[in-house]
Amino acid sequence: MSNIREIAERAGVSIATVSRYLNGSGYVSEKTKIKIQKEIEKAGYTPNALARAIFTKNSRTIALMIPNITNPFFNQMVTAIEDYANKIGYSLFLYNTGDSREKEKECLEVIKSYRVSGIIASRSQCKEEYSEINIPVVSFENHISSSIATVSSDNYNGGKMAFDHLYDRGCRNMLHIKGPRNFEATELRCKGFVDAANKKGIKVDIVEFETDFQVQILEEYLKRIENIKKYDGIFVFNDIAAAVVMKHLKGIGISIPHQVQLIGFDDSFIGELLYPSLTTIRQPIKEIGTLLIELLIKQINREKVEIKDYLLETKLIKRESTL
Amino acid sequence: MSNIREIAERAGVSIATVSRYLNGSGYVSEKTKIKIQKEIEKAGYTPNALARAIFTKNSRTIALMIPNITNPFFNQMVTAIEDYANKIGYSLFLYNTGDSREKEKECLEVIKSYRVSGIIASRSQCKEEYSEINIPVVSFENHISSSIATVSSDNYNGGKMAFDHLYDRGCRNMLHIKGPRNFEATELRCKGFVDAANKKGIKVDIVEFETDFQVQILEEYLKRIENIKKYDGIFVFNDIAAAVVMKHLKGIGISIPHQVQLIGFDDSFIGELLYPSLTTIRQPIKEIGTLLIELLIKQINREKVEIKDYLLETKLIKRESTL
DNA sequence: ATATGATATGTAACAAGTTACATAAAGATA
DNA sequence: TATCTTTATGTAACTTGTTACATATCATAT
Repeated sequence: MSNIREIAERAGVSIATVSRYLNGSGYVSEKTKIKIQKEIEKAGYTPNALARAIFTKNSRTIALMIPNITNPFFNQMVTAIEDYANKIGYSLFLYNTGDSREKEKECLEVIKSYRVSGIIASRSQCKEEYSEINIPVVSFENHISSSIATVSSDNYNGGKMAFDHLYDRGCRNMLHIKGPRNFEATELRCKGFVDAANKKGIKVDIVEFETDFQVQILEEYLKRIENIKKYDGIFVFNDIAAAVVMKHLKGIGISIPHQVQLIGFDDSFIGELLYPSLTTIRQPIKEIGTLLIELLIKQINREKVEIKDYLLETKLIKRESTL
Repeated sequence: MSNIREIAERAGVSIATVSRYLNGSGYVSEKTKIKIQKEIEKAGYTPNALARAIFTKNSRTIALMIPNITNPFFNQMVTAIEDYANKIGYSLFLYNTGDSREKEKECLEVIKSYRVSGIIASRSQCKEEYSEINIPVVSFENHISSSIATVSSDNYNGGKMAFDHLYDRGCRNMLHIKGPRNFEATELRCKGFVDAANKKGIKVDIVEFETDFQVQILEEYLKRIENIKKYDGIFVFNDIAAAVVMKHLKGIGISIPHQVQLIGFDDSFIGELLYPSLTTIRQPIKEIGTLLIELLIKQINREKVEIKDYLLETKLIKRESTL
């Protein structure tokens, strides 16, 4: 790959002039512009963004850390972020942390070395590791520190809505299948559900799953639940797990929603494709992704950003798995 | 962020010594190593990978272009590639092309500027655009040029297996719902299906869809199919579309597999969660991802790689949507 | 005592770009 | 015509790291 010196030499100008032409900064005469452009095309030259980044101290890259792209929720988030980044000329580094603190730490080291302009963390398991970084960071769901903004949807209210919906449809003997402990969202969904139940003087059962998305493991957990038939309403922490629950219930001859009503969380595309289709709590995924990157870009551009919890509204989507 | 000069000064050595320490190259005394390490920790210094990349001409980054991460097939591919890349210390740039030639071209420009070590293209719509690039490239599904290796699963045989399976289960009046035209895989799946039908002297109908994954648009297309009830077997180009077909059929009171048998393609996780679960043609996604990056890394390391079609075996997964 | 090899470190050139500053020419204004 | 402003270009220093080469020290072998 040729470099700016080569182009300058061939065009018979200095590298400063070529640089000015490339950046549209300073003065370059029309004649010179044409000469330079010709040589650039002849050589198939593309400016080296790495060299540029070293000097300008802005690589125009964003590191996106997610637990697992395979999760429909996260891949929709990635899509929204990629889309936005692309439009404003930023590139995305993708890192799968697999919900592992160790892996997240390792990623962070690599991310630092690439001098990314900003970091989007999601469901972060690290805290102090971020304190030494002087790169703008925004976080999805889990809180990192008091100097990092957190975006999430209103999980607490989501849990509350799930309970109220099931209650309104006549359920009095409910189960909540709770997600893994290290997700803050999990706790809030559960708390919202339980608080709403208490308000009505109803006792609900809670079972905790330690995986969020691996179908086979979810199935294993399900088998351990004793006498699942006794419940008339089940609120599951995400749609994939809800789909697995649905399949399990069908497998033991339980009809949904007549015997058991089922409600998921996220509003993944899968909910619509299930039979019966799944009532769920919608998270505004696209808005979450967009807000995350907007907040990040503002910080990168040194605009003022309020460091706080950004809570986006959840919404109940009524489908066929509830009456 | 501090730099190597600062560390060198603080540790009272030259930058060359610090560089040697960081790279584990050349001699550095134990005493000096300790001094340097102390200063690195004190300053929270991480070497600048961009500067390193300029000199070594290897950024240890890979650009991954995919049509759409939202597609479960592609996100599993990304997972396999990310996993491998991570293990060998490479970082991934992610670009969503949205199956648009224009967007792919734009991405390519950005990718070139970042001097990535290699490119993984998938379902590429470009040809000559790659000829000027002197960066290793591997392609998934669509062919780019005679100098670029292509990895895909055996779509032709997949189509053939789909027909044979439906035929063996008694179907004689079959429909193939074909994917978008610009996917080479689409044509091969169709051809395999049709060729197998011809061999048995059976005529099959073909309907072409122009989207692969947007549920609402898929539903629109479905509504246009006249008298879908007359078929006793439907082979759909992917599992998501098959799920939509299944839902549509259920909606108009058709029982699967008794009235219509259904077979998908890919073996997405969704197939297992449907009711009835979906018979499908499995693509070895993980193997595809791994082979793609293995071939790429070999080329990056200037090892010999055969430039040819790498065809991975497809496999029929029998579930409940066929008899 | 001298030569040889291993260890340790520094200097300076290199990779690719950006930009402050200097300079020069052309055009505009007094 | 003299001066000022605008336009156009170049020089050189700067961003961060790597490495070839030079040099120095020390231990061992002859």
